[in-house]
Amino acid sequence: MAQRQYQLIAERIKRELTEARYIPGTRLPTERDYAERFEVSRTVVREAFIMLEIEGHVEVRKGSGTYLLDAGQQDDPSTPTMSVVSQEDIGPFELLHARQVIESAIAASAARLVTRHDIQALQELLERERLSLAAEHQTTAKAEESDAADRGFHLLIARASQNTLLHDTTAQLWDQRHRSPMWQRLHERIKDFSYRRDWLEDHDVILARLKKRDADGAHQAMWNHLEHVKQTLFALSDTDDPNFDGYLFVTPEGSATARS
Amino acid sequence: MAQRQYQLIAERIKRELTEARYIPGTRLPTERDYAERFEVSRTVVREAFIMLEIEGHVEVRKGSGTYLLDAGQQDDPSTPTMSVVSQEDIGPFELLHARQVIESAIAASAARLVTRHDIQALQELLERERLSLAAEHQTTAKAEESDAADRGFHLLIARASQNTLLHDTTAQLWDQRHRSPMWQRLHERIKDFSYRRDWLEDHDVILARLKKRDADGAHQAMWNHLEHVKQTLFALSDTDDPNFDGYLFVTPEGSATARS
DNA sequence: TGAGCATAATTGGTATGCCAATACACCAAA
DNA sequence: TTTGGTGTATTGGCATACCAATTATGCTCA
Repeated sequence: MAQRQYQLIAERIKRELTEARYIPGTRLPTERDYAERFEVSRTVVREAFIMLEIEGHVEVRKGSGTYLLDAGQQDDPSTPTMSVVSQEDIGPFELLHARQVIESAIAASAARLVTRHDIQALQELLERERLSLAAEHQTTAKAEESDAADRGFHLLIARASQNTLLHDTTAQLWDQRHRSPMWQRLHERIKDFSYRRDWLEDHDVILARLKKRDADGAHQAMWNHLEHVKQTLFALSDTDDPNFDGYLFVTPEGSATARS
Repeated sequence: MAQRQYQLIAERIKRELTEARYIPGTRLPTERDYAERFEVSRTVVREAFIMLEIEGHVEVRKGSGTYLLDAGQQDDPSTPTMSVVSQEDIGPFELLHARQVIESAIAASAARLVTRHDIQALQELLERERLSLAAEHQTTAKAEESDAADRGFHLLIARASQNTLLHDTTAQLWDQRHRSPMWQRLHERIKDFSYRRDWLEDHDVILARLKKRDADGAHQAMWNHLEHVKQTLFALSDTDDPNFDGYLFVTPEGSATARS
């Protein structure tokens, strides 16, 4: 089946946006301009912009114009602009470092703003996690449950910052893992739950800092926790793997640890 | 911003497809049927079906009809969802606070890893920005150029952290502004370029800290810069506006300033 | 009675005109 | 000089008409 006309026009517009290197935020030529240039009706151009709008490339404002949100460099239509998604494979160590920078800052912010309700939710989650790890028989379902609890913990920390965007950013960074084939290969090798028990201790330390409203301490504890995760993954990695991302696997001088 | 009419119609169609339990492969009612039922024009229905087509729900065949591919139940992450275009309005102050938390942490990380090339790119950008602000006649195009330079500056800082995800997160937070009608109303009131000259001084301070590889200083400088932006917007805000987001317009005790 | 063909009806695709929201320029008053 | 009001132009939104592809129907002939 021939491609829809609006799809052809949308592709041409996208290509032009990339080539002309429009700066996000600028107003694009009008629908009438494109209709004249491409020698089609405004209807076709409108339908093309519906597509670009849904894909997250543009924002359309009645009476004002059409504004570029990004330059259409991402070609994956599945990518909402808000999502932390890169086409390239982000190595697990690079991802962990980003989380170190961002989530430790969020933990500091959370330490200042945490509520009693937040503390209670965190305590309950850690208790469930503790009981789960104490169970004798470890199964795949248990591993997934543990992973979900881990995610829940980090999101509760972010929620304690009382900021929707910090929460969303944390969620996206967390979910970014599932897009990394390398991370998934590493993750499958974590079968020894002793690692998870160590991380639970890290979670306890983070919670203690939040209870004390100790911003620097929470920052430090979250950084250390993710450093432990990094070290675990490094220990499990095949550093001879050509796809090994080796991203900052040596913590740079001046890290949070050195800041204390 | 009110939701687009085609989005409302698309939602209604999707809901109907789910409730009526259409079997994939069957032909749906015609565009004219929906137009009559929803009392809108065929144009709106067509635009709604463009959306459903892009989302992968239907297939449209000229002269034949519209056929269901699935019943809109899928949560396939590869499929963009309504959330892309009906994002709740994040207040500009909440957004700025999130940026304070994240971008100051990124600035600290950048101070440790910044390269000579990063420094040079930042210096060149600030020089162009300085020349632009020195120009006599300030126009809308100049404002857009200044805004693009501002964005570029923040992205170069993030790039200096040598981490793709930190860079992407910064870009997304920046671009998030364009989704906030409230932010845009505030931003339009910034016609006095004296604010922008103040902010250029803040940028100079940040760059100085990066040059010294002063992580704490860079953190502090970025925090202060965004605090200045927050204060400017607050001064320009109509606090009697019922949509005023008032998010943390009083910086909480224990902010970065207090951390020094 | 069935196949083939012509025509009409139905359906989606596109073009055009008008409406409504926004932007901008200009002018008058303070 | 600044600010507010007004009128005009510009822009997207929507409705309607017409075009093109497909399907359905009726008629004719073998």
